[in-house]
Amino acid sequence: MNKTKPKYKQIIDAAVVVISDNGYHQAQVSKIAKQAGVADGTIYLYFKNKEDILISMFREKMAVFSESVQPLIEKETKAANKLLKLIQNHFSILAQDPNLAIVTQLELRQSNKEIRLLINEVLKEYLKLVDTILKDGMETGEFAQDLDVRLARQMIFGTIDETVTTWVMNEQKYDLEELAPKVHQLLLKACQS
Amino acid sequence: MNKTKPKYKQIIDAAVVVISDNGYHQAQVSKIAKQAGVADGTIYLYFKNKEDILISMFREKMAVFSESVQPLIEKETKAANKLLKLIQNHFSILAQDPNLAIVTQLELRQSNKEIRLLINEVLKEYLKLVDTILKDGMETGEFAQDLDVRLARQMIFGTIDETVTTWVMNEQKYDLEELAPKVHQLLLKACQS
Amino acid sequence: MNKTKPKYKQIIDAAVVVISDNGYHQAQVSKIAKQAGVADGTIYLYFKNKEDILISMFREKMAVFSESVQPLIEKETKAANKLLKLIQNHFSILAQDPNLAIVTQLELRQSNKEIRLLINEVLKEYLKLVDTILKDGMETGEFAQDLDVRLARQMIFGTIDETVTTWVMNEQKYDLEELAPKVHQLLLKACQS
Amino acid sequence: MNKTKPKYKQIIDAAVVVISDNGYHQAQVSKIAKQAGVADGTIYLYFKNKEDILISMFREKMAVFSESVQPLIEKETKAANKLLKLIQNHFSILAQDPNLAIVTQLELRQSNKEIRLLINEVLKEYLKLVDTILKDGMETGEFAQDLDVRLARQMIFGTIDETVTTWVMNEQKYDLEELAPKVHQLLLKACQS
DNA sequence: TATGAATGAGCATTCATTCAT
DNA sequence: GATGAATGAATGCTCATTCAT
Repeated sequence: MNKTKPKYKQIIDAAVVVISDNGYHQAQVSKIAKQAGVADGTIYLYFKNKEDILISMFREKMAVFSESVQPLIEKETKAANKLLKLIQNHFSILAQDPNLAIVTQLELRQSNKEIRLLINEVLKEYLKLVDTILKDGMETGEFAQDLDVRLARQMIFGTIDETVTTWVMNEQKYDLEELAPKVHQLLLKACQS
Repeated sequence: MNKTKPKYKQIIDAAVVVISDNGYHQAQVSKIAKQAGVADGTIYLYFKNKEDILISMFREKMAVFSESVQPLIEKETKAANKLLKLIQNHFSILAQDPNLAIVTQLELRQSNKEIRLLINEVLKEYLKLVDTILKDGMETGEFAQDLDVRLARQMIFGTIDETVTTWVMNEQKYDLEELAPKVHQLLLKACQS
Repeated sequence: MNKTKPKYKQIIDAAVVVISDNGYHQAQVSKIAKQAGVADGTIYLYFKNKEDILISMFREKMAVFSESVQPLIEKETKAANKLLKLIQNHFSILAQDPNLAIVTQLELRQSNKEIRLLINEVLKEYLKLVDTILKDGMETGEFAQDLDVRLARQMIFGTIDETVTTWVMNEQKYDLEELAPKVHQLLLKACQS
Repeated sequence: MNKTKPKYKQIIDAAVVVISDNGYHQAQVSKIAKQAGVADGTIYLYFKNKEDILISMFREKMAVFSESVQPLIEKETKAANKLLKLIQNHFSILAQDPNLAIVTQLELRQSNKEIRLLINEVLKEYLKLVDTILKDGMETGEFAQDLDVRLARQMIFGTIDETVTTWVMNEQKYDLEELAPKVHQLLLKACQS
């Protein structure tokens, strides 16, 4: 329990740990409170309800993906390199936080449709980044002129997501980050003209 | 209720309808029993527990994917065409059964980790088909010699899955089947040498 | 636990005992179930929710008041005697069931406004009987021609209710039934011309 | 918020408004504090607990009934007129303060048995006034010599209370004060010899 | 085989009260 | 005196599963 952290941060971090350790359906509010070192009632001073904890958690963590990759992308001029950075960054964040990986790839998907729809809203910001890279590449001629951006985005995100999920399901026993160049190469070939 | 159908088939079909209509978390055993036209207790003469209904349902339906695509693939000689047939078949089955699409892409994913791990076991059979196509293509020189089969398979399945999920989330309001050629083209480029 | 009684009767009787013994706010569903000799869940096979138990209880018990007094009233020709019978019957039922008296006069009044409004609906049937007696008396000339039926009814019910409540609050330590003639005499004088 | 008022008065008035507006069960201490313009904790500098607020509120308001009716009664020589003044005063106070009427007739009755027993203690002072009027009337020969004072008092209070409650339940949509003479006439006839 | 009444474990949330500042 | 953030006990209801018939 880190007393210097604001409570809402403490609670979100506690939720990641508890969900990762116990699974989505065994992550009771009281467990999260205990892990966060606060009383059950305190949770409700910072979150509207349990659902709100999950959405907030996803929002906070997803922001990390977007915010950390943004400067990396800006440094690159070639769309191909931007795409590589995005993949590397995505794999890197999850590889460095095994609990988060479990939560996002396995546990949070058990939430009900309403939560998942809200999560998708949060995701959209990240997917816009992918779209930007694709459009950049098409403008510079790196990527095929007739590329269907929506389909290509679905391919890129679907591939990244499937790769990470498989890795998590295999108990993270191989190195995810070193797959990045190969995944990148595959996706790049699909996009190039 | 078709009296000629064996009860376990009746129950599985009832489960698809009930889950699709009510959502995973509102698909109580009693609802499934009612829809199947049997008593609650009867369910337990054919299935070990509720989980068993879901796994069996997935196994039955997944078998349709594998069995229907098998002859189509055998007719084709080129790996590229085999891949096209697989994508077309996949999209076609789901486009023709909106309930099934909702259940496999949205509802069943809310099941707990244990069920999803079992579902993944069932999926493996289907993924082996993809592997076969990839290896065929590599042998004939259609596909890159250094293709990482596991990654390519994750890309192919991830892309197909993401495409279908997006289509279901958009309430199936555009034509999924006509996306097949474009998705095929993207994936093909990624695999080709 | 009387196995011959239908369960819903068992549960209602259990509710009267539990509320009387523990008070309205300490009458948990689990206590009622235990007292009725059934599982918690069984309650919900017979009642929609806790509120429904209370309303049903009141309806059942109020029906006893109306149904038991009806034949007594019909036997009498004079309105004055009808009124006496109603008061005697009212006091008699409550005097013979101390638990019921506590529940109706003290505990059930702690229920929320919604329940109390529903209870009032049930009461209306009983109050109609009072109105009938009053109108009878006015027709036969026993009662004043200018009697305001609504006010007279409020006086009669208000007096009966206050008398019973005071008796319950004094822990039922004097004889309620022997007050009937005196209460009757008071109310009669107010109604007579 | 009137800064000149002592805080405990502020809090009691806030309680009346909050209970009237939100209902007994939605009248949280924090809402009362907010309405009174003080912090939650401040409540506990002036009241032992929430129950104490309610009792104090009832005591304060009940005192108004007794104190306002006392001089009116003293002016009258005839017991009949004293009774009329008491009824008129009772109706008048509640008709002029709709919030108070709601709180005393509907909301406060949802409080638990303990609170209601304490409230009854407070009421006794007021009921003694009724007793005094009755005894006066008996001494002067206005009222029947064999009048049972306790029963007559219960009739008077029961009738007044039921009349007001019915009026509040009917959303105060008719004129309560103009009912006073008729209620008076009814009760008078019951008491007269 | 088939039934369906009965079971009972499990959990998010509220709110009166406290106490360090 | 005044504050308000933090506390933590307490409970109605659902639904997968059983088992006597």
